Amino acid sequence: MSPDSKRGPRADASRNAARLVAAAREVLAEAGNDAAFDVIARRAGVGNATLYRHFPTRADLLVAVYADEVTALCERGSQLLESADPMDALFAWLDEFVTHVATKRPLALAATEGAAERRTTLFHQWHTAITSTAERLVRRAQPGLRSDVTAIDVLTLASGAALASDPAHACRVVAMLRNGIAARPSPEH
Amino acid sequence: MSPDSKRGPRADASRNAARLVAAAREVLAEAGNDAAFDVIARRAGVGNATLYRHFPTRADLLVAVYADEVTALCERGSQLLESADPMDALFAWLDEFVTHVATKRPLALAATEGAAERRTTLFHQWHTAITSTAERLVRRAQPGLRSDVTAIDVLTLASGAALASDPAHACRVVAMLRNGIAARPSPEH
DNA sequence: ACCTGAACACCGTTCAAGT
DNA sequence: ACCTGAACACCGTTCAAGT
Repeated sequence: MSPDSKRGPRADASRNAARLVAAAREVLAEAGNDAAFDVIARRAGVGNATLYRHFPTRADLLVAVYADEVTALCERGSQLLESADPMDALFAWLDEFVTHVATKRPLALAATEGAAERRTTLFHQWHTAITSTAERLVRRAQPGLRSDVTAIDVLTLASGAALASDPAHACRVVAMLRNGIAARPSPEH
Repeated sequence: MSPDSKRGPRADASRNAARLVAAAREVLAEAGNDAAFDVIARRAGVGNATLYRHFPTRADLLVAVYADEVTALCERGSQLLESADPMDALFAWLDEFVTHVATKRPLALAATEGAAERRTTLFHQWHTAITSTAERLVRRAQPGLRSDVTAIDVLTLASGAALASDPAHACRVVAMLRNGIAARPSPEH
């Protein structure tokens, strides 16, 4: 009977979710990426179990916190699809991707070590958003790439470099990939 | 006055260390790489604090457990230094290195994310053993490599690939590096 | 000197009770 | 339906007391 009987799966609870994300953003910035859940819940002014209800796993919360950054990264990828040189576009995006990963290490690690069970809807959305962006960029650059190179290969190398070193070094090392995956590598540099 | 007054910094304690390493090897194989310290200590038949005395950090214990494998890996590197093709030697070793890292993820992660404070003597020995092996292989292959490629670059990419994916995929992806770091990449394949 | 194991602190997770 | 916060279990770390 009430106006939001069937259509409103959320009442004031969505406010809690937003508050939790905002609090998480603050706490993560202050106390580092592995801050305690209790602290975040208290900061948001809700019970700790409410946090679990909205974000079953830590990765989910991180996805929510960094959602804006991720969509920005994907939009940047779309922009680069319009640029002149497909190869330049791919590697320009990879540079941004690397710095993105470097500051979200736990999220990137969850993507690799996390078993399939732990992968929730929210996490999956984040993962496919990035891989699909990479796939479009790789597909456009495909004529200039070795035929056996996939988007997954490129993402693996780039994120791996980001995980294994500091951002600056990761970018330097990603540049080396260019010859490695090119169909006809330029002889020098 | 006793025979081991000055020369014997260890009495029966070295036995405990050996027992701890053996127990850790067992428990890690059974319960995974992040098994609880208490369980390991109990298995070894010693108090938990004794474990901390011998191995202040988890990385130290892992280094001790995998010490044999690491020296084998480094000896394999030395053997490969005698082989005919320096480039083949380097990448043959990298393949073994990648599978090594893939099964010691926490150790590899400690090497990247661990702050400088946490790096103990034992940990440092392990780290330099591997990097020095890589450096010798890279130095011998240097004429075939781009002049700006360092051993650290190669290790970063290889261990990164190992961290970001399964061993098989990591090997596949390391093969792509070959053109990326070669001075004059072969035009095809 | 070296070891013991209890004690402490912390954190992720769950659950009965509220509204 | 949704939330609360106390309770539980677990684990890393420390420390006073033993030998």
